[in-house]
Amino acid sequence: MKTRDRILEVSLLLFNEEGESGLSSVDIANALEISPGNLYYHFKGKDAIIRALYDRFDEELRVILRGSKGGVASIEDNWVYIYILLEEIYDFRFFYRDIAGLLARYPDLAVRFRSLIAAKRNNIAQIIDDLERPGLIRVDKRLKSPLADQIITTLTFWLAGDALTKDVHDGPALIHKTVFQVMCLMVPYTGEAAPTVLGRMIRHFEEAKQ
Amino acid sequence: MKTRDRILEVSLLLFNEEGESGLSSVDIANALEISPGNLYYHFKGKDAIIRALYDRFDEELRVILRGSKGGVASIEDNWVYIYILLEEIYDFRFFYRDIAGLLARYPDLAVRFRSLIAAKRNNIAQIIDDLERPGLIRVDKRLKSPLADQIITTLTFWLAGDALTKDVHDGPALIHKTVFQVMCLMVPYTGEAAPTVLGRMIRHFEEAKQ
DNA sequence: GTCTATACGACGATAGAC
DNA sequence: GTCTATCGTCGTATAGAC
Repeated sequence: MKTRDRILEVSLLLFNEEGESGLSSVDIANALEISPGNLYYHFKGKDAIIRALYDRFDEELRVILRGSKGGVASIEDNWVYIYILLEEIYDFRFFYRDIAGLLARYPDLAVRFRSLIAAKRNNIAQIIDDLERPGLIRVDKRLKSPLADQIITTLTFWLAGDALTKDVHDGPALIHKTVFQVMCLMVPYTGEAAPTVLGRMIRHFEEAKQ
Repeated sequence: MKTRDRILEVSLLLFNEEGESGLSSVDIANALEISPGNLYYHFKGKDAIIRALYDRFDEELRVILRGSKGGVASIEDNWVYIYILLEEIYDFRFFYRDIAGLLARYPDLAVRFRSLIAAKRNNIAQIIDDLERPGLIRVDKRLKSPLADQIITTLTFWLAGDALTKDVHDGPALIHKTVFQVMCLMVPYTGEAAPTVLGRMIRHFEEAKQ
């Protein structure tokens, strides 16, 4: 069982580093210093590796989503939660760098990925409600759905967007920036507290940069 | 010069319909009912076709961006402008379905694409200022940059996001939805007028659906 | 300008020896 | 489990005839 795990580990590293589409099964075998034949003994091609990696990601993310139930009772809790979410995604970031291409190549993953995003969206909608009940935010009923969509868009395309504007990637620092970005979407709905909340956010993220 | 134009036309159609990555130069030749050799006589491979298509897109979009200078003096103007922008993008939508993958395959396009997005962002930032001067919106100074980023994200990934959540695509109806989505980002900053503006927006987009 | 034919390389996949 | 060797497929690219 040792080689099997090494394959997964190194593949994840490689995919995150150089992207999935540019790598062939032979490349992966080379990086592991094993033969292509051996690789095929453990996984029937690159597909199987990717599916195995997705299994792990899907499982871990759903644990996080379940964990949020009732656990977000303040704006600060919301920060922390978004952090946890983004860190998990970052660990499997190759899935998000080129989602469209990936799902086109692996249609069976598309079904599962969609279901996962739907779960994420429910989650966000739930949190919006949870924050509104004690009056921490106040959102026009008609804007709730667009707001949830907007947050999902950000949570889905932060990595792709970063890759698009810059040549060198920010690395983990991008996580801070994205949490800030998501929180900025909520700020206008905190009413009179907005300037205060924003000030606190900015201070926090300035510190995080160092 | 006839065949050359037909190649571009049919390629654009095909790319928009079925995506770029799945199509080979032979596929394109087949669709045109010409031989691969003939295709290569006009364009040195799929790359050259894509570059030629990008030339057209880049040029047309920059014309639109230039046209907005000083032309956005009300929230309604802003609608219209976003419409024009999205319609242009829709005509070349294959560029946006899988941007990351595409730019990885054609690094020279990446440079130009980034420059185009930067121009778009300047444009949006300008419009935010233009709307703020007569008091149509009021945005906390610290939120301006995140707001512009957010709008750019939406304008960049609306197509990818749609492809992600659904199996069948909305087609042009998605344009309406996305304009609405962008306008929702501005609404919280219209102050007391927000409920009115939102009401007007919703009415408008309900009509557009039919 | 357009065709047919073909060479070349990359990648996925498997068979069989150790 | 791991290796070497090999085959088939597919996409790119060019040569040469019409």
